[in-house]
Amino acid sequence: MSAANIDVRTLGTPDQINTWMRDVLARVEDKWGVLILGILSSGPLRYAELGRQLPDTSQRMLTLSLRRLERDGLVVRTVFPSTPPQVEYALSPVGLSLHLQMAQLIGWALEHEDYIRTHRRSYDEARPGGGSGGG
Amino acid sequence: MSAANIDVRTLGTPDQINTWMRDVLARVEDKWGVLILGILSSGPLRYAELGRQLPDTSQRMLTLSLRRLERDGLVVRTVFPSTPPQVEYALSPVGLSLHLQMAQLIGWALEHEDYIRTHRRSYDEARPGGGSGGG
DNA sequence: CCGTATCCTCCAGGATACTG
DNA sequence: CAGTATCCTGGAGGATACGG
Repeated sequence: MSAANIDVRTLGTPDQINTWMRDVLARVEDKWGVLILGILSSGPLRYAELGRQLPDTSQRMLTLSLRRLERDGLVVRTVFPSTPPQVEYALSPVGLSLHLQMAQLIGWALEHEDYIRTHRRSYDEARPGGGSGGG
Repeated sequence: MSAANIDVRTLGTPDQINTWMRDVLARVEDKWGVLILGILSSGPLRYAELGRQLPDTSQRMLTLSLRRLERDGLVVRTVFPSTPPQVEYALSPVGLSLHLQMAQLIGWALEHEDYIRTHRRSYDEARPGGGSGGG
């Protein structure tokens, strides 16, 4: 599909979008989701190694994020009944396709980083006191 | 741009992504951002009309979202010094390009809605008590 | 090694009331 | 009409401790 000229509103009512799509995005945007997809995109990893690559994650959040991604079928969890126990996380094909979409969005963000930073600065300069906020 | 085979980690350190990109996405994902971009994508609107198309928004949030989008140069605010005052919001070219990206993401979400719903259901059925959550 | 349980903090965002 | 100002709540997510 040539999604280039999609109008959001042809995709459903605002409410449908604000429900379903935010629901989907929330999963990937639950602070660690995008990162997990990104890291897994170059190959399966075990729990601890994943944790090592996401140094600021609490185990709680890592597990939670992983469970959600697994529940949605974006990530596949495989347990190898060895000693000590070994668990591997991998992207599913659909998970990979989402990662590809996200990569485009990240690409957009990076392409326009300068524009946005510059615009923010001039906006802030024009309004005393209204500053702070962005990075 | 062939962003199709971008690896997230070639785009910067995880931290950079987790800082800047989430910063950008937050703006569009601050609950009403995507919707605002979507609605404005078919033409400029005035404040009240925008509010009417986003029935569940508080004025506070509408204003806040609009200000952020404006600050980043994604939305252009034009004041017509008439009586009563008239303010028009429109997408900037960069805002439009972000909307196009988001539209692709929405397209993805809609394409895979069935897959995800199904997967969730079977996941939940396999785990008593772990249910609820999704739509 | 691979998680789960519990407690606590912080702030996005809603309700409501007011103004130029 | 086009916002501001203020108060308040829910829940995402961090810290920490424990279990299989």
